[in-house]
Amino acid sequence: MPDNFTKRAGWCQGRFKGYGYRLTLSRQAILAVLSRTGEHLSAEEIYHRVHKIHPSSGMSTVYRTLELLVQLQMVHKFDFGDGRARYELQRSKEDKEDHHHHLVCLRCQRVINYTDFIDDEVELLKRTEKGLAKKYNFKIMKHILQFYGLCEQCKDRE
Amino acid sequence: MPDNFTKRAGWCQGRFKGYGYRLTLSRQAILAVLSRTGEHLSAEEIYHRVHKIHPSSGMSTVYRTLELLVQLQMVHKFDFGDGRARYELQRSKEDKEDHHHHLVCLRCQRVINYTDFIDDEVELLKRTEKGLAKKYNFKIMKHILQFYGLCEQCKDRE
DNA sequence: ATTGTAAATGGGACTCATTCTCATTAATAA
DNA sequence: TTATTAATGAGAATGAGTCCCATTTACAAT
Repeated sequence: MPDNFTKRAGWCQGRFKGYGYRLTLSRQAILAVLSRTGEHLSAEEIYHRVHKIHPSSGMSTVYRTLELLVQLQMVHKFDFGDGRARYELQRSKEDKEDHHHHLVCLRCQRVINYTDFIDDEVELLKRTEKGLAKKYNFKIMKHILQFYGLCEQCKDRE
Repeated sequence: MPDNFTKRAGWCQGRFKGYGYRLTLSRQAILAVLSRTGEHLSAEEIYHRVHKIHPSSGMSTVYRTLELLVQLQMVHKFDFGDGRARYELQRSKEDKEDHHHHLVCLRCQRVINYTDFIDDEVELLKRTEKGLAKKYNFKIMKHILQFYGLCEQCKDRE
């Protein structure tokens, strides 16, 4: 029985080919790295991990592939304010468990995924989106909700 | 009778000096530019406008002053995903009118400030902050809530 | 008003994430 | 197996933001 991340990687690969893109070794490696982590990796971190699997992959390919995956909505790109983008694989849409928002430590950059209050949040956000879409004649495609502060370890220091 | 932006600039200057910082010509120019606009200017745009008032001001000073103002919580720094920071003067805390969130067009980068639904949003966010702070022992200092999509003009094009 | 002095400046060099270019390679269909 | 064209890798280029340091300036004390 395949484990979760293998399944996930397989799903990604299928989806990727379904769009007519070639499934190269570099792309497989990038998908593998993203599938097997729960962290919010930067392009550079992804590059390093990919490099271990497939040493000939270059940075450009990592950036290009990530951009493509973001376009295909298979990956989310975040900015947590530290000057580099972070990437996270989109788990399946149906998986309610997976929908989360972020809590970011301004000092140590740690990011916590939280799912508490998500239902209330999502409900309000949907309502707001609907209202805004109507009032401003805007087609709303995504939202960002993040909380920033000091984590347990950092808030007592200094 | 001074107009609104003159009052605002005066208030800023007073506040600035109150913190013990020197009120240089460059800083006055930067505050003037920020006071008299409702836009979300980038550092470069601010630099250009400052240059008209006080041509000898340099980019470094603009960046340094903006950073200082952000620290003093007199200016908010935003990232709307176009690779450059945007700055907005904090209007007085008491002015409820002023509290707004953003609606960002992914194509033309236009940013709309909206105040609709703000009360509901703020209430939910406060509740969520309290819950998160307790559960994760986090000291929450700020949040970001932004909606992204296509504006009236852009959504029908292409 | 004049002066002393520490804060602030300007401008250019620098950093570093990301994008671009282009000759080469490799995935896929035929 | 081969043709074709997407994709690649290496390194150059870009561009926002930061740093450095000799010079200037705000402002308190005189």
